[in-house]
Amino acid sequence: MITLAEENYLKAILKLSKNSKDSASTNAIAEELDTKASSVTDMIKKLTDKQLVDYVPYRGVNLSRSGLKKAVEIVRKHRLWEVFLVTKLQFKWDEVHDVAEQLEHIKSQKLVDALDTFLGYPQHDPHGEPIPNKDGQFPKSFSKQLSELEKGSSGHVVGVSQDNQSFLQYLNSLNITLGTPIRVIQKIEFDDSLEITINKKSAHISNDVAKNLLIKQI
Amino acid sequence: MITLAEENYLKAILKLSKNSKDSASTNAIAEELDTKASSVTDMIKKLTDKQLVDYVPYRGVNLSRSGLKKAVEIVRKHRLWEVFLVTKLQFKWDEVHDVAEQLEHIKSQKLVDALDTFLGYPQHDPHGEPIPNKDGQFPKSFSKQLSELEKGSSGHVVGVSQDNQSFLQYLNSLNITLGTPIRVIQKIEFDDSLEITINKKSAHISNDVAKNLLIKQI
DNA sequence: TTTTAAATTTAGGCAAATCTAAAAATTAAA
DNA sequence: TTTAATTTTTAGATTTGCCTAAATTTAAAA
Repeated sequence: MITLAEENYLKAILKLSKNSKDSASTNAIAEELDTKASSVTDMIKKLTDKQLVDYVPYRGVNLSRSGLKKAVEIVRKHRLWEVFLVTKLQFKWDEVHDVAEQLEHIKSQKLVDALDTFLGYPQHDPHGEPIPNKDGQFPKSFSKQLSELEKGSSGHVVGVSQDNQSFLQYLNSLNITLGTPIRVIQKIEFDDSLEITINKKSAHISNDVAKNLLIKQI
Repeated sequence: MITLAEENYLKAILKLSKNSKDSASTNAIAEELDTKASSVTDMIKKLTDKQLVDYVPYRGVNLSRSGLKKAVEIVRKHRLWEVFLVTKLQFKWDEVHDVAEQLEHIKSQKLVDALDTFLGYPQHDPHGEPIPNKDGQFPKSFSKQLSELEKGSSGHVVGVSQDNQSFLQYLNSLNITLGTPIRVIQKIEFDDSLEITINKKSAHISNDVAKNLLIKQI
């Protein structure tokens, strides 16, 4: 049986390997999970014993086939619960993270399937993030990071790639939500920040923010 | 913060004190939680330190005011989730227990309140058990244990006071479900078993079963 | 009322998941 | 290419929740 702590490690490793392609480093995992590097080393050994990750000391870890499957299942559950909270229980998109973080660990295949059906097989969560299906396949996405758009191009927001409360509340304060039209006015080379228009009104955002905004171009 | 294990102990103590009125014994708790008496003693000390129970060594435990409040909250969550599973996700009444056992530990007041609203403030779970409201009040019940009915009297099933799968499946095999009309034909003194009719068809059931069937008399 | 049986607690240990501090390996800098 | 800085791992502890075995207390029986 896989423990709650193990599930959280798998999820963190998945997230990190999506960002950077190569192995997740001990420090990066520790950072992600707000714990100490030594704790990470301990846990990685346990995950290695269970064949959920491949590990070379000092070189980082990668999810194994079965580890990836587990991690994707957790992401699936997390995002389905988020849809439930927003569409059925009227939560706001910046209120769902902590609760979904708990719900994602409920173990019952029947529950996940029934929830998926109940929600009408959604393909994206309330932040626009793709929801893998029963077989672990992610729906194809046509979005780009806002930071990748060229000067002058425009589109609208279809998602965010981070769901922490402070980021979402910052977006709220900028009047950015799913569907908001955005145009890139100027790219500042110095710090990679952007001059953009949000619903025709101009604003300046950092590269950090632009990286986490998913845009579908027009 | 109260841990998962602590929550399970509080729930067990509440259940035991409903059955027997006086303090829950160490052995009874161990039995209920399928653990050892020595483990129970350990945990009781922790609960005592947190002032969730009152404990006199060798004399058993009682829930404190705050312990009772916590325990009732857990019962509330358990039963609300059961309603959700049956009415929204099409689970059968004998399939909900294990999942609800996990869901009851999700911590979010907002979630419980929103779920309650979403479900329409149900007063009973799929087994007919009362659901305490936000303030911890249980709805008034007019049911009796089938074992308490007199010879010749009749009514219909409004609940069961145990939700383990084998009991519920036995009821299914007897064609007993919520609403089923029942009449007491004969009470056997020897073992307190009963001759009854279920939907006009006669059957014989043990006292153990009769105690856990809640009947509203006609 | 003494003896026996049953229930409960204590003592000592173990596994999971974490930590701090120190050692070892790797990477970057001089 | 040595040295310094950083990253990672090891060693040794701690806490939680559980265990077995032994001691103690309470209840039941003779």
